[in-house]
Amino acid sequence: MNQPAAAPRRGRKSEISRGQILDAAARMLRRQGYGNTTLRKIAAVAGIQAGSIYYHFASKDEIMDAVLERGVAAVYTEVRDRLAALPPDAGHLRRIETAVTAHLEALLSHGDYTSASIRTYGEVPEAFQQKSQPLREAYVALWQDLLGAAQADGAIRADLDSSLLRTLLLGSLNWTVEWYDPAQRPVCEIAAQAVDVLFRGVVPAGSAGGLPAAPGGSA
Amino acid sequence: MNQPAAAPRRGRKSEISRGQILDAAARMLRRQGYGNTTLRKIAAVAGIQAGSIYYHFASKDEIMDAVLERGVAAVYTEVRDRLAALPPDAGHLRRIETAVTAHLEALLSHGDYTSASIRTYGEVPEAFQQKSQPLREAYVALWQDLLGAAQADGAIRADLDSSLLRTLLLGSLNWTVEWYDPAQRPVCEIAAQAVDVLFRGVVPAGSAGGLPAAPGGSA
DNA sequence: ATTTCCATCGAACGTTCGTTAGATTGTGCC
DNA sequence: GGCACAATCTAACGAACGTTCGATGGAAAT
Repeated sequence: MNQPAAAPRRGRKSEISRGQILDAAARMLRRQGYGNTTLRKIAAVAGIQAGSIYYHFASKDEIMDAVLERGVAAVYTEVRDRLAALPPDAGHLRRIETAVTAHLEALLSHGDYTSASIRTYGEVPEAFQQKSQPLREAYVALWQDLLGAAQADGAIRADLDSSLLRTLLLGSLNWTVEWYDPAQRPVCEIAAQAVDVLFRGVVPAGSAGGLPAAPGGSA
Repeated sequence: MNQPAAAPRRGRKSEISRGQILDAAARMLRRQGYGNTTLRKIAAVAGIQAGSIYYHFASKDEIMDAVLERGVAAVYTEVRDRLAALPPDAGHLRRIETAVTAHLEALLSHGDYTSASIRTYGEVPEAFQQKSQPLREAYVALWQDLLGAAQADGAIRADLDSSLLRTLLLGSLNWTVEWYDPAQRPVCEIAAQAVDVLFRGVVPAGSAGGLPAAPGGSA
C-alpha cells in the first residue's frame, strides 16, 4: 500500500526519522505544552541533533502543525468510520453509544497526539489553529447532527439544549486525557459508564424524591 | 481585615502593582500557556518594566505559583462555603446541585486564574505542582465524600463507580473554560442543564426503547 | 572503485529569555 | 525643604532558543 507511482526522492530512512521526531514532539507537547517544547529536547528524544530536524521539517511550527492535525484526524476518522460501520437501521442511542466509545478509544489509544492536540490548541500560533479548524468544525458538526437527529426523533429529551449538551459531553470525554491511566482502568469501562450516566442519569429509576422539578414546564 | 500586627514594610501601592502583575500573568497563562508567558509580556500588560517585577516577586515561578494557587483556592473555597451555607437537612441531590453550580460559577467568574490553573497545571515545574497538590487533593476528597455519601444513602445508583463518576463530572465542568463565552449564555443556565442531565439522563422518562440493558445484573 | 546523493553532524548566527544591580523617581514624615 | 524609603527604570549578563549552513559519513547506483 506504500508504492505510489514515481516514488518520492526520499528513502525510507527519512520516513522513520520523521516519525520519531513527530512521536517525540507529541510526547513533549502533551506533557509540557507548546512553549516548553524545544527542538533540542525533541531531537534528544529522537536521538539526533537539533539541526538535523530541518532536513525533515521546515520549522518548529510545521512539526506542531503535523502533530495537531494528526491528533484531531485520529479521533475524527475513528468516530466517523465506526458510525459508518453500524447497520443502517441502528437506533439513535446505539449510534451515540458507538460515537462516545469510538471517541474515547481514539483519544486514549493515540494518547500523545490527541492529548497534545487537545491541550496545546490555543497555545499554538493563530495561523496553525486556523489550519486545523475546518477539521475541528466538521467534527463538531458530526456530533451536532448525531444529537440533533436523536432529539428530533424523540430519543433525547426535547427540553435540552442539544448544543450545550454536546459541549458538556465532549468536555467530559476530552478531559479524560488529563487523568486516564491505562494500567488502572480499561477504556471500555469508562465508555460504558459515561454512556450509562448520559442516558439514564445518576438517580435510581423511580426515585423522584428530592428531585427538583424538570425544566420545560408542565408538559 | 488587612491590618496585621506590625504592618509589613510594604505600602499599598505595592499591593496594587502586585495585583496587576498577577492579573496580567493569569491572563497570559490562560491563553498562551506557561512557556509562552514571558516576564516582559507580563510587564507590558501590567504597565511596568520587566525588571520591576522582581521588586514584587522573587522569580517567574513564584508568580506562576501564586496564580495557580489562587485559581484552585477560588474554586475550592467557593464550593466549600456554599455547601456549608446549606441548611443542615438539605438532601444529597440538593447538595450536589449546589456544588456543581458553585464550581461552575467560581470557575467561570474568576476566569483567568482558574482557567490558567486548570490549563497550565502539568506544564509548570514539578516542584510547583507539589505545592498546590494538597489543596487539589482536598478538593477531590470533598467531591468524593459528596458523591459517596449520596450513593451510600441510595440517592445515587449503586451500580455506578463513584470515583469514575466524579472524574467524568468534574471533567465536563472543567472543560467549560475552553469554550465558555459570558456574552452568549449565563452560567446558571449551563449549571442547570448539567445538573439536570446528570440526575435524569438525556433519555425521556418512561422511554426504554433501544436502551441497552443496565449494567449490574438482573436486579 | 568511483560517483551520487540521502541523512546527519557540528558550529555558529541573531534574538529573546530570566535575572541582576545600580541609578532614578515618587511620596509621606520631620 | 530635606530625608528616608518605597517603587520603578535602565542597562546589562549568561543561557537557551529557533534557525542556517558547510562539512561529513554511509548506502545505493554506476
